Amino acid sequence: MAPPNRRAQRRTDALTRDRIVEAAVDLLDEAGERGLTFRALTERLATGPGAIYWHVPNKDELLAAATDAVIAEALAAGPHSDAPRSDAPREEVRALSLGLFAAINRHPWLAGNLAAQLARGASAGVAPRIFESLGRRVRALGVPAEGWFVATSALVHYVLGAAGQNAANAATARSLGSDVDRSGFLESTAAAWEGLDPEDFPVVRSMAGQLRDHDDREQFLGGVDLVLAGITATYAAG
Amino acid sequence: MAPPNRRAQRRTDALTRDRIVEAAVDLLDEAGERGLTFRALTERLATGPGAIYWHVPNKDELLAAATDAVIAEALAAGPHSDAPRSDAPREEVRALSLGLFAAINRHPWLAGNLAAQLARGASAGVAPRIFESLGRRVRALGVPAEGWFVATSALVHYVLGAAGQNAANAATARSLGSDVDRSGFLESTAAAWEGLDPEDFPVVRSMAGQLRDHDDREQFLGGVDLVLAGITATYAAG
DNA sequence: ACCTGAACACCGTTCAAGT
DNA sequence: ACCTGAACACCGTTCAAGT
Repeated sequence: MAPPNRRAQRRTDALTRDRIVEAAVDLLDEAGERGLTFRALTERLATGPGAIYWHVPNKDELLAAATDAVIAEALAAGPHSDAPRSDAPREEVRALSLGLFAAINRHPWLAGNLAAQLARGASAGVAPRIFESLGRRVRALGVPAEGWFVATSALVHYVLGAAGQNAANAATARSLGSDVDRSGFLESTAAAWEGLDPEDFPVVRSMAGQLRDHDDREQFLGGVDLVLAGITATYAAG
Repeated sequence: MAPPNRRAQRRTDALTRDRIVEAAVDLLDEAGERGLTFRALTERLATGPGAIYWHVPNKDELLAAATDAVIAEALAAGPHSDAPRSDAPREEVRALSLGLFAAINRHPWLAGNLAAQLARGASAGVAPRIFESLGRRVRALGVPAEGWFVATSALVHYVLGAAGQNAANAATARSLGSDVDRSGFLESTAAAWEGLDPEDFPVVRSMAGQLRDHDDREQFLGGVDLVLAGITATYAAG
């Protein structure tokens, strides 16, 4: 019996760059970075490789466009970026950070590529929007202008580092097979930490319990709060 | 005229897993993740693919081994991990962080893979060593045991996020061609930030000057200090 | 036990040809 | 202007065969 191949019927709507990017995001979500191939894309879009190359210059650009689309969406879902309420910048930083965290967890393939994409599009792409959203709250926190760049960068780097690590953990747990889910992955890692040599790893061993029991979002927000506390202690009176 | 191919002469020493990993690191350093292929590896080691597969199960494992080797080296170069001087945990955190930062900058291919490798080898690999080295200093800072995991994680995530972004920036600058070096990359990014719409990006525009003038290491350490200040403010008296 | 190298099933990308 | 699909130069991995 031949595979169903439900998408192979003739395409009715025209091929556009947006439709290609959308299909790329779907493939990435379903099967990770390995899942995005021009063959899979042509099959899903019922077309040939040449048609895709008409709209998109190459695979790197396609990956960049997919990253851009998904991050832009996450930022748009955050608090209204043009009118921060000056009484709650801390809450807004938490909300924005959590939005990025959630987006990276929804699209784990972002983890390995976000840094590269931010570097590539540092001028025109998504980086200025992230820096602007968080930078405004840093300003509202009372940080003087000389500190904006350091404080905002620290926030961005923490958020991307933590979210990236989280997504990588999730991807690893998933790749270990369907018998090992997220909590099973945490459990087995915690058990391994507890089994380390007490001479060499006293601190890691005593962190194992917290690793096992922690909630990802809570842990992530705890780190955001730590960075915020550092910003306040360093730059502002209270 | 045939290409020189200076490495193609007969191999004198035996093939070992270590030599393969070493060659893999060299290829990654020279040409990035795209530079690591089994063909390049067989040519450089004067052997066939089957020989490599005898020592290494597949490319993913080879990449993991290369990451492990390079991070282990960076950690070993840090302050002696078994006897932290309790009077200077702050300085030791800075030194350890800077060691990781430098390693990732020396080997930019780490940027895209470190999160995945940490997740993979969370039990046996390099993650426990990073958490142990930084965790001991967090303990020495006076943080109570309940805070060790959150504080250490925040530090690790900031360090990996910042170093990863920095390496990605460097890789992008390099890939833009030999006419654009690191400072040229910063300059053109700063200029682009200054050219953004003043209505939409007031804060980013005013950060452009600091972006142009900043020193990477200083900026990185400034972030480390911010996180440390947050840890102190949250968990310790002073 | 360790290595060889041809072969397989892929992959991104190009391009002459069609409409 | 937009699309087709065969073809090209790769890639990771396998495996019968050698030593």
